Amino acid sequence: MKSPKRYTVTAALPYANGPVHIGHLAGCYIPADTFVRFLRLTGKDVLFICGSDEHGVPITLKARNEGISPQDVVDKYHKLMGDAFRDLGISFDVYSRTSAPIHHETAQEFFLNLYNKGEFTEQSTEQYFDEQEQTFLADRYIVGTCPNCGNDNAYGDQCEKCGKSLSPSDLINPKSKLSGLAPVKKQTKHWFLALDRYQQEWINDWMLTKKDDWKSNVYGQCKSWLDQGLQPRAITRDLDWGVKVPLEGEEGKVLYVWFDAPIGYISATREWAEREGKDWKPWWQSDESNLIHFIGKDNIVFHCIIFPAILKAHGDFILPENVPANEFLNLEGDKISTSRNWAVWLHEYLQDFPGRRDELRYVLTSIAPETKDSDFSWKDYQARVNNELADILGNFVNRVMVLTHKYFEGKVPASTFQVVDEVETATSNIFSKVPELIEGYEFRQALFETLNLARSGNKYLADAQPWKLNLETQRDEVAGIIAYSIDIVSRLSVALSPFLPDTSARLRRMLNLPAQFGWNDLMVTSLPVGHQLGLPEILYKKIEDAEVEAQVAKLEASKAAHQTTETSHKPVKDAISYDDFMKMDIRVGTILEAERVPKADKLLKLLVDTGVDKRTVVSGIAEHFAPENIVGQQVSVLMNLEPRKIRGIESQGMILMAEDSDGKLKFVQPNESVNPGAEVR
RNA sequence: GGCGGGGUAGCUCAGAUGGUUAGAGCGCAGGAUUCAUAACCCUGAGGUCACGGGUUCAACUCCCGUCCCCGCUACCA
Repeated sequence: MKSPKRYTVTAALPYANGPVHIGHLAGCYIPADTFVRFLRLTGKDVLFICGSDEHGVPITLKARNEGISPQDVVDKYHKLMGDAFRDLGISFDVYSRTSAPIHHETAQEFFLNLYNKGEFTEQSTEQYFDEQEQTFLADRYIVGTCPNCGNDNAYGDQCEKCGKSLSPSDLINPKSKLSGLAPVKKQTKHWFLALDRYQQEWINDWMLTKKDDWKSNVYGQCKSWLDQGLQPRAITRDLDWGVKVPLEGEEGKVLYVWFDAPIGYISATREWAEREGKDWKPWWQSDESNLIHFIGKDNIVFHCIIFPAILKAHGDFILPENVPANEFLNLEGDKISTSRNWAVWLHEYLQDFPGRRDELRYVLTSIAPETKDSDFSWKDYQARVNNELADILGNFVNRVMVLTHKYFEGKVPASTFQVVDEVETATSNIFSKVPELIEGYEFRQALFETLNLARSGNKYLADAQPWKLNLETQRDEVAGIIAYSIDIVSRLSVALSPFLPDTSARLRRMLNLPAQFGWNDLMVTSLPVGHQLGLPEILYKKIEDAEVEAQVAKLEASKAAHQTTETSHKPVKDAISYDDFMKMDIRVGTILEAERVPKADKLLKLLVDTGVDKRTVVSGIAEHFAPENIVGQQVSVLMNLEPRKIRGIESQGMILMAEDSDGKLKFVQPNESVNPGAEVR
């Protein structure tokens, strides 16, 4: 591995519409922080960059819902997130935000640079337009019925209920979120980045050079995109919240978030440089710098393909050396979800467990989803803290401190030089393996190797049994054991510092060492004879059953609360006239035939006897009903819905379904058999 | 459905280019010990390596098929 002159390390910009949770931490921020702390410890030049991602439609929507400005929303979460990161001790050199003026400036410069080079193509496309508000509607501003689950409040880009990604034209009965009226399609102009051209020119070749370097999940995902062929992507939107397109006569257009956000890394660097009186350019424009993006797996293509394409199109910038993306962390067996409030929020953890930052770091590093999704449970948290951190590490340190005070008044005793195989092996393993593991982003294993030193220390004490020796006649021997044990503690203070900074600091305090050691002191450090140690302190309190039970109860409560608010919350739709109602022609029909639509998971093709005719209806119910079980059932059919082709089959109507709170679909059918064609009113 | 990642002891995970009785930590059982946060140390019991085929002298490791989990993507009137 080549050794670059400096490292530019970024952690994914968290989106400013909710607080930070443990999934974010395990996926991105703790690994990045550990990486950076290690590099600093080994004397490397590092810049650690992050900030809030504050543009995009979800934020404008949230603002509208809460009756405040988008700026108010991002101010709130920018502070909440920034404070929480700081309180956990994530050691960003700069935590900026994309609403900062310097970011608007940087992003606009980027746009103009590419624009002037002719990198963009202009295209007109059709998009939904709200005629009353005289504005184009971003995907998030369009709501309608989710074709997947029937949720009436699905957004144009995604249904929050079933999690399905959508495009606005997928929605049934789309409505503008602004006026409540049905939007119309209208032409609008946007600028596109020629990803298809770049792919041929250099992305394919460049990606090949990363094949062995990048994690398999990352490379695989990119490869899959490239194999399908990249398409030009619009980099602008019709919206008034964001970075304005810096061209005359193009009011009402902003840079699309995925163009604007990653440039935020660069803006943040500039902000840092201005503050510190330094030059930002070497960090981004020197071949001697390594650019590393820490992200979660949902962000892979943006950081591995699209952002590099932007950087390359500009021409002055280096491309990422690596993009170590983690998989996802689950919570108590369920997916973490901000909207469902199924999460352990960082700011709440810090409140509920004051002074226990390293405990969270330890657990989240130990279970980090480095190769596959993993699960956080409070029971596991308790077990790891108590059985590993407290029993192995904390107890070892305590033993050494207590013994030293008991036998030598807390002073480092004079002793002959000692070497014990197990301890030296553990130490040299740390010295040789941990750098490699960390450079390879294997933090779990690196932490394990580090903790092995404490394990070896416990074994050493058990074997040496200084407490069995006679302090008068065997004083030198006891002194040797104690002095050596103190060495182990001081080595731990160095080796643990990238992972558990608080623990490292407390060890230094107990050892009475004001200065921070460097990585190389790991092998040679020995405290001078007569050096006075500080007082023993308990490193980690055991986590009590009651504490984790309270956390679990909190989660259960939030789950229950969410379920009731969800069922009671569904807003009643606006009043309609009787005439409007009577426009719908609903009749009872009998299912005559049912078969799966090939190559579609959710679709059934039904032939329904509606009394007046036998018609084909395609319905997205395949996950709820087996075709053979529904033939003969009576169902309600919306007869006069305009026909639509789905998967090449014309669907003539819609089967009405009732959706239970658990998402299961049931037919709306008469409680006794009626003649096909019976009208429903 | 397509693509990507993954399915290894109760739990969390290791297992380059196929090769002796498949490993670690935690948990569990038994023992030893008391300096220590009922801690530490030793020993042990636990796995048909998702399932079914195939290639090979030999497969957890390669090939084909099936099932399950996660992500991206398509479908949803």
